[in-house]
Amino acid sequence: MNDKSSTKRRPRPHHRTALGQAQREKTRAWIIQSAIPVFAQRGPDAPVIDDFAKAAGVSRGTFYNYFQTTHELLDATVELLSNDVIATIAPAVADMPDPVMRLATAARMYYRKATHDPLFREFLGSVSSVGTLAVEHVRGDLQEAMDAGLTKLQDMELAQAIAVGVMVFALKTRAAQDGSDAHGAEVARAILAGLGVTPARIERALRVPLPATEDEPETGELAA
Amino acid sequence: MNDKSSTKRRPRPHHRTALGQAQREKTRAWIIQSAIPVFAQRGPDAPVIDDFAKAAGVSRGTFYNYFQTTHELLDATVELLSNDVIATIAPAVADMPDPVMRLATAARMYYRKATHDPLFREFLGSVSSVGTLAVEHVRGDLQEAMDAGLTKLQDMELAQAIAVGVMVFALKTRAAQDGSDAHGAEVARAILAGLGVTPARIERALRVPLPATEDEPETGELAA
Amino acid sequence: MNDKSSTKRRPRPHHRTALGQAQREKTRAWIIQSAIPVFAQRGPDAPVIDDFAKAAGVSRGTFYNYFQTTHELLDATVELLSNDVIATIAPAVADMPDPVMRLATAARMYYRKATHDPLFREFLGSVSSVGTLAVEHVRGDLQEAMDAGLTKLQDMELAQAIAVGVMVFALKTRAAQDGSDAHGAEVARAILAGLGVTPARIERALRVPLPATEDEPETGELAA
Amino acid sequence: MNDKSSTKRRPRPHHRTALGQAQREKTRAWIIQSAIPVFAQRGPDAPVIDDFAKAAGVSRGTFYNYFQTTHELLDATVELLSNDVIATIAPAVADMPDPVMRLATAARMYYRKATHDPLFREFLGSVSSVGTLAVEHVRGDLQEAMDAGLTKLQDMELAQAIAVGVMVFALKTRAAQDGSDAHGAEVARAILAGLGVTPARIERALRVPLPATEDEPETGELAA
DNA sequence: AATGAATGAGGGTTCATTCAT
DNA sequence: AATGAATGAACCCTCATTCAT
Repeated sequence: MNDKSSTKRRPRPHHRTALGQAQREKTRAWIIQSAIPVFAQRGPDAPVIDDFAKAAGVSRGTFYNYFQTTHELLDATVELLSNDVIATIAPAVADMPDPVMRLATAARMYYRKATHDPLFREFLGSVSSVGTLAVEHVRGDLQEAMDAGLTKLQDMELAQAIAVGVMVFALKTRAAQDGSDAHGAEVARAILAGLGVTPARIERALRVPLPATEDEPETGELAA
Repeated sequence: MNDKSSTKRRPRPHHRTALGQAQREKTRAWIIQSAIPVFAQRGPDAPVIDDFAKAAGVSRGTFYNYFQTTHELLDATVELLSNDVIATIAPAVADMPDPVMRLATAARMYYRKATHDPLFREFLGSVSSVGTLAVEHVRGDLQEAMDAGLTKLQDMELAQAIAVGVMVFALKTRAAQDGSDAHGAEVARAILAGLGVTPARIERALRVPLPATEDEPETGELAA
Repeated sequence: MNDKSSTKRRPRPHHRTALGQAQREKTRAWIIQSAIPVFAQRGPDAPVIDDFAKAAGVSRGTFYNYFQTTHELLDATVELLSNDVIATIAPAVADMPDPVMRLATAARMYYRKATHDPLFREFLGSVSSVGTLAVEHVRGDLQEAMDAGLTKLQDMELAQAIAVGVMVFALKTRAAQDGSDAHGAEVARAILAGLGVTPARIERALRVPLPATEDEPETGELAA
Repeated sequence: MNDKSSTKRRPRPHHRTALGQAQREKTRAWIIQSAIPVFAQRGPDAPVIDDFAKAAGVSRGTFYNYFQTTHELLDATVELLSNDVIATIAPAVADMPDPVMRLATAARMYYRKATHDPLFREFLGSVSSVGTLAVEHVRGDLQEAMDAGLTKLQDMELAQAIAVGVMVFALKTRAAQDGSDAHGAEVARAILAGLGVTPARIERALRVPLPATEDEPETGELAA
């Protein structure tokens, strides 16, 4: 069918076997997983239901048993990826006392994940809403930083716009193709500077070492 | 807001009449003009050829005489709007000696136009590529500022990402609905801070008064 | 909206438009004509759009240029046939002074047409609504007969139910397969008797000779 | 047929519980009963298997254990209702010596049932075949009346057409909405007159009092 | 028996594209 | 040039039917 092997570490899993005894949840999850590369490569609007059905190896009728429209599937996919990335980042920064440090580290980790995981990066490239969703999760840190007077900016909405805007467009630059941690730090620096954090505090926050990359791909369930 | 020609919005009476030569150019321009509100309201992908033909009051066949696809029309429309906005801004900043000042003023004017002209704002909301195109025109200023050591940031691509990213997403905030000049200044401040311009220089650049708004909207005949 | 005075500014329908509309009418009429045997043979609900498109030798897209649903086409077809049959009957009875005579003759002519024209009979068999529509046109005669005390029955709705009900179901009997004028007279007799017209008056009304049948079938354009 | 059990209308709690044998028969009967309102409200063609399965509270697979198509179910439902109505009428007229009297009373009772039982009336409205089936059961009476010279009409098929046709269309009139016995008598009169029964005999036949209505609706548990 | 997930053929609908006038 | 009727491929969606549990 379509074996581009960009995503597959092994030949198409004969999921029908697994589905033999699996129930609704598994099929649903499988359709979503299979949709990620489709959205990544073709964008949020271009693919049609048949594309997703083929990608998941199910019939069109089955697709309709789970999603009414491709947009519904997109939402589910964005949610999955958001949860995925948040699950990676949130614990790593949870213990940091300084909200600026949390923001800086979260931004760098997000950048690293977005640049290292080809699927995730492509997906972000076409469906920027993931960023919007993810930024909601740093709202608390932004608020705390503002309240503590660590930012010059006091407008929460604008603060979020800066975070999302810089990150989304930075991920489209050529430098993000091979995404070094150094470039990720530059992006984080730009965001914090845009918020009006003092240079000294920014540099301190960027000195925190990133946790080691896990070896397994972050969108890992795909391989399962 | 719009003085003459409320008739121009009516597709029928119009443009196909007594023209001698340059008929072709006029029809083409008319189709583009008529397309702006369509793109603004329905986004870049949803409208179909018939929508544009109806909006312009021409037949589908005529549409094909000028554009092969809706995407081609979109490009032409973006180009028109970009030229329009640039034509407004460029002369106003041309004489400023300080590149940071030029950038600050350009950003504020862009923001003002984007928030004051409903059509333009809506259009931007659905077709963000206008921003990408417009930022090309400040590349010179960015380069000059970098070369002069006025920015901490030295990465041109990232600099453009900051400018576009912050502006695009800032225009989506609620505060941009009624777009005060004060908020526009905040957006400009965030961009410059993100580039690593010193606060003192930023404030000096923002002190420049904006040229008075022209009474007629720049996208002219199109205002609803 | 329309001021004739503006002379040439009027986009007077492109000469192609006028011709196009003539063409439109022809295609529409052709689709309806082609639909009659389809409805006749397969009933009002079974045929799908493709059946009608094929029958008319046009594409599905063309079908949609004229009708949104098969039901819309059914309505148009019923209307055409109703007008057709009414156009045959109405003038033939117009001059009769006695409403009972008009009713009797109309019923016999309707029966004759329904049984002689194979297409029309089949159509009636599957789409009984033609009868309902046709009976509207004898409402005046029914009313007049009632007012003159020529019927025992005084309930207009019930009177129409009798006329339609007896005719529709009588046309389904085996005797209607070869539809003699004698049987048609029996049907008319049953209707009038059901209305409570006296036997003597019924017999007198049935003595009127029917106009000669035209040799060509009335739904004839089909053959063209 | 109907005991207490208002619970039967709820699909879930129901019928699949403590049954020993005859389970099959009960499930089948239940599916038919549940189908009546579905046919009544949506007509004979529109509902799909899932509608009937849902109405009966069983799975689609179970439906297939009893009926292959919705049409099969329709037939079974029509048969049930026919038997039901016949079971009510037949005994009430069995002892009458005069066939005309039997016909008149049967027609009036049928009319009464059709107008009093909302479900039955709705069902008749969409599925007129019930009438056709029911009229088979008066064929004997019609024959007897003809043989005895009590009707002018001698054509059995036409006689049945009159009976069915008048009844079916009369039940669609506005007067049938609230169906008085008086209107029922008028319908019966029209039918008999249509058959050519003499007025005197008709009036005598209509003088027979109808048996008192049972308080509970004859289609029992189904009444909405 | 009963269940309901999966299937895929069938039919509905849209719309880019062509073309005769 | 401009027109718009006609086309048909592509897509959407439903639902009868099968089948493993």
